[in-house]
Amino acid sequence: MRVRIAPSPTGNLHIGTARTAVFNWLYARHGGGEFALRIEDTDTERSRPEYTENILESLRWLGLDWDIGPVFQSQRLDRYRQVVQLLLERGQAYYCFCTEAELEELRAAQKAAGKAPRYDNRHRYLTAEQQQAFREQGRQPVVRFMIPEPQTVSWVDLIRGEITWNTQDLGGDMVIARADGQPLYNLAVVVDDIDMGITHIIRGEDHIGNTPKQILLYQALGAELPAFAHCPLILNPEGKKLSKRDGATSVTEFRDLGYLPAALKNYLALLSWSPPDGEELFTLEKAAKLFDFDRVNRSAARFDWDKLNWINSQYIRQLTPAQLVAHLVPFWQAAGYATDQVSPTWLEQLATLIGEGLTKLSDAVPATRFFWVEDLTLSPEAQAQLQQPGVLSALAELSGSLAALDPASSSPADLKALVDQISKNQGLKKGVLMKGLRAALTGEVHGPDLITSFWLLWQRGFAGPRLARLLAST
RNA sequence: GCCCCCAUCGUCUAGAGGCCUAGGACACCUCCCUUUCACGGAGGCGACAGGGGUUCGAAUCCCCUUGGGGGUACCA
Repeated sequence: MRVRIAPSPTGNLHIGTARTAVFNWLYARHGGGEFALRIEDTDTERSRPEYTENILESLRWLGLDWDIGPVFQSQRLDRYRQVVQLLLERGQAYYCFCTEAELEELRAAQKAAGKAPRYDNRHRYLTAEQQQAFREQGRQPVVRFMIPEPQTVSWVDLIRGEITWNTQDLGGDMVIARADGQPLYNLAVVVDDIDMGITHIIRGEDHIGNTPKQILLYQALGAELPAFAHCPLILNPEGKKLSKRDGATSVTEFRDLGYLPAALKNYLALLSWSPPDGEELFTLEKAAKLFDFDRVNRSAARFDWDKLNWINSQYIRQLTPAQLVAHLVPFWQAAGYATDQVSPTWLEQLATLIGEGLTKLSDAVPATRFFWVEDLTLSPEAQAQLQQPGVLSALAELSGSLAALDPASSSPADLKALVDQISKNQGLKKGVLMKGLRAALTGEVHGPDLITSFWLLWQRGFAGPRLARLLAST
């Protein structure tokens, strides 16, 4: 068994293509088959090397390792020409000399008559003389593949069951090669899938309409048909096609937003597929054992950020402190935080402190700003908290006591004891003192565990000065 | 317009004629835990698109309607 994904480098790796890749990967690993990667770069106008780079990078980041390829269609042009020639010789394809303008005119007339636009096969049986006449006019012909009509083409889709197509609805004989010999999608795909020995074609539902055309090509070339599995599409939360406006469409955008590859794969696998045991959190390795098309839905799934976020947060919580730090450092550095000025231990403690509250890695940037940036701006709520009776005098005592302690030989427990002591000394309710302390130290009224935050700030040398500055300004 | 595909809570889904008073997850609401926000725990709200059949019996099978999606290229 051999499967493949065949993205075209006309953009960054799309999340929908990534999901198709996930299904292909799962099916290959499930059945002990091979997973091939092919870059469909026959459209020289729109293909870009940087997109190819992005596709490979995204697949590697996701950990969707391929066994064969990448195969580039741009390097197989001779092979396609050879096949086109063969079809021409066998009389299964022919030259069409129609101009763009003529075809447009044809379509306009059909549309005006309320008919489906289609090529009318007008050059299918041109005589040698007629062809010569067109050539003398300077016309360069494209090659069209003859679509037999009327005829019915059907296949048993692994996901949808039997699908039948009438060849009259295929739009007429299709162009398989441009005048300059450049092959077109349907031809190149079939030639490659045959040459690469692809046994199962797992792709998006948007290719259903291409399938009958491709089946006809397989038959014309005398090749054995592969199995087809057309996966439902991923729609945006409104049920429309996923677009740039939806926040993120490419895998690298999700990476930059702070999603873990394992979490993203897990979520993607869960769209239109569910494991028999109903478990929602799983590795792709485990899913591969369970994966099959009988559990793939036929209907499109909407992309749900809430669910992705939840899955991502679950994965973040499974990380060890050291792993979490490794994932967080790039985000902190990008924000300009000096991660090289603190100890690895301090970083791990910080990561542990905020880890539970993260849904995305990038959340760690705003969540830890006050640990990195010395200047503090008090929120209105924080200012109000500091106005509570007794808070400032308690903080004054705290500031004094803190100066007498040595950070190097203290623990968070010492700070906790200190806060308790001052609460008693000042006759101030602990809750009020804690809230005031949080306001003074972080500038906010909400945040991670206060004693640990206090301790980490103190270790960094931020706590004492912050309290002192606050007291001096009031 | 024409062709194809699809249709269970707001969302992702379980369900392959009786196990369904339709199960789970996310989101939302309430309570508990708690110095705050989260996390965690316990509850709650919430769906078989509509209409015809078939059958003793239908969310499950068939047909129609409606709705949604995809395609209709010298893009892939």
